[in-house]
Amino acid sequence: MNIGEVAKASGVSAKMIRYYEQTGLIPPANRRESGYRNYSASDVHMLRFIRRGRDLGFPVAQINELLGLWRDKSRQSAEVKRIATAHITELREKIDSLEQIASTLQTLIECCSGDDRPDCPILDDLENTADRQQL
Amino acid sequence: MNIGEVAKASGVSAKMIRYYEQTGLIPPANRRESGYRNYSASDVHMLRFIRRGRDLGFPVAQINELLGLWRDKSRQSAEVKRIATAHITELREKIDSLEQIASTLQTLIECCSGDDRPDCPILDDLENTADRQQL
DNA sequence: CTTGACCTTCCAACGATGGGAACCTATATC
DNA sequence: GATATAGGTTCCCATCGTTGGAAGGTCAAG
Repeated sequence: MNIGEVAKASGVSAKMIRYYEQTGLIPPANRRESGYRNYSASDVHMLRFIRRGRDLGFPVAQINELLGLWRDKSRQSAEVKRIATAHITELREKIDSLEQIASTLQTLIECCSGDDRPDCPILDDLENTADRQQL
Repeated sequence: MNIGEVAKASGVSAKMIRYYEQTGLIPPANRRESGYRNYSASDVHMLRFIRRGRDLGFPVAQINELLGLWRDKSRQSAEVKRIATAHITELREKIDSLEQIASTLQTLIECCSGDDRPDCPILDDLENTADRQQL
């Protein structure tokens, strides 16, 4: 299979496949005489694995670890669980932070008349609330 | 005031102040004969405004708009509200997406025994759930 | 043989930030 | 005045994952 076909089949763009190869996330593809990369069904499988990992928000470094565990048939599931748990902790932290921001912003928006007058609590906040961490 | 002082006073690093100047978010600073940038209290005020905007997750492009409205004493608050509302919509979308990811991951983690055996529902998911959008 | 679709490599950009090198200036102390 | 040090200046590089394009080679069909 050519790179375009695996791209379609895996949901990973050809650009990204080359990039993953370059950065060592995936091994160098076999080449035809023409120089074209040549892929097999198992490559598609691996790329789908990567794709799913990205969809779940894992950074590439973690996906690299997960790929290693995936290949290692004698792995311990505890190791996988550890990586996933660390990731979900980061997710929850990011969610909390965004929620706090959204909530502050929501309050400001509700206080803003949103008409043709210049008075605006949102601008007032930006102007005056720089230091106090009161998000 | 030197750049280090305004950095401390505004909470924006000297690096970022120079960057904001370079990208046109803030006007070029006055210079002393030595070439040092020279700032006033109103510059600190503006940088605090920017800082607060960043803390609220506004991208620099939006902060640019907000700065314009801030300076425009005849602005309409509706315009500010529009920008803030658009931003909060994006925030909520991102939060939703992260929450869906976290929830999927949580389920997988709960199904994983996390012991020394190799069987792992997390890896199974990565292996098999690439296409169906069932996050 | 030409056309168009595909492939190759290389380079740049995004957005916001940090790090560092090489060099210049200000200030305080000896 | 000399020197140490703390701060400023510019310029380049790295992050992280992804996309875009340019210049050129390959393949298949007409």
